[in-house]
Amino acid sequence: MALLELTPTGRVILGMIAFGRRTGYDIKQLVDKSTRHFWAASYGQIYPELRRLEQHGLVRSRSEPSGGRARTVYELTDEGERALRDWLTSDAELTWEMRDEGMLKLFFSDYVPVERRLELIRAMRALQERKRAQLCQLDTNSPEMRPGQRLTLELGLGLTGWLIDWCEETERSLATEINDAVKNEV
Amino acid sequence: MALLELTPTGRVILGMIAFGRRTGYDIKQLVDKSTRHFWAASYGQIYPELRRLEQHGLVRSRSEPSGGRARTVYELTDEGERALRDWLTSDAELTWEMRDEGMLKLFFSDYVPVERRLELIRAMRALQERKRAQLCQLDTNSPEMRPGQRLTLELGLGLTGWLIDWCEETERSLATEINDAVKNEV
DNA sequence: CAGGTCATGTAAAGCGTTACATGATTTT
DNA sequence: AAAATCATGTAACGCTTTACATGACCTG
Repeated sequence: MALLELTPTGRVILGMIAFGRRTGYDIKQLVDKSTRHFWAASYGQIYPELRRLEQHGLVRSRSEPSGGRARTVYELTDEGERALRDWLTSDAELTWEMRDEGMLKLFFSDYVPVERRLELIRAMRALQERKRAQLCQLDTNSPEMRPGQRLTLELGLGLTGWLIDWCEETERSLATEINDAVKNEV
Repeated sequence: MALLELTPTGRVILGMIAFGRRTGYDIKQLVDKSTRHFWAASYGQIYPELRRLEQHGLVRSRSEPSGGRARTVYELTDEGERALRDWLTSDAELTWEMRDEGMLKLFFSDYVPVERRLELIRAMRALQERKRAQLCQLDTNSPEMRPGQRLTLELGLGLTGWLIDWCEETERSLATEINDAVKNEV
């Protein structure tokens, strides 16, 4: 019984339909609302991947139009449940990727005047503040939030919080630095 | 004067050759040593992109074999310098992406027994500890490290440190939770 | 009846890694 | 003499986004 290696988008899809039957549209909404800050997915991936998962027998579809509007609802098969559980409990190396343009600019920031570095860090902070605001809209105390989900939200909030603090601190020390440099010139 | 929008890999290449002439090989080594934790690049991207940047006049190449070994060294042109500076000082929205498989598993972890959640968080911590160990090998006090570069290293170390602390705390509270549950069963 | 949401999908383009191939030079 | 490092490259494959297209239903 050769197990199908789940693709990145396959993982989030299986997880999202594990707790209830979903349409492709539902999945996209759920991802955008809950996992987007650490695991995104687009329609261009979701719809083809759903068909692929069905071909491999991990999900089952049923056509359930609402009125004259086409609607295909997906749910896990036994094999899909097994694949999900296998992935969740496997101890394979976890992937972890980050791409942070702010940090890259910071890395090269000696190439431009110091004032620009300060502006950059302010922009980095602004970005994280927007992210935090998005996360804050999800109510941690909502009863329908599962404990695992709640933990990722708390982790996300803590992380952006830490980043914002770091930016603030660095902004302060850069501001002093720039100030002192001006004084020395006088 | 239509400005060439820098591709992701183009950005890191221009930055890396801004402080000195480099071969494609050099660039890859530098990236792996310094920016990899927030901005990676592979040979499969670097070599084609170098040629593309040259076609657009942002870099200039010179063949400088060392012995019988082919070697092509790249440097910035005036236009490349301008493009780099424009990017570094532009106030366009910063891209920020993260893909964290540990968090995704955590999100769905209510689908498997609680003990698995604890194991998962231990694995997440182990990953961050490996990352931290890599970062620690770069000496923050090294004199040839530029201030901008030093800031990204400090940020990276702080971030992994915070994540490790969060994991430790969560491991403790999960362990207690599991313990209490066992007692209640008795 | 206009604008928003529900719902499905595709095509093209871009981004990126992996795996492989080649060979010289340097270090052990 | 072997192993590591320097150096260049490509082909295949996979992932992802963006932009577009379509149309029904619902709400004010």
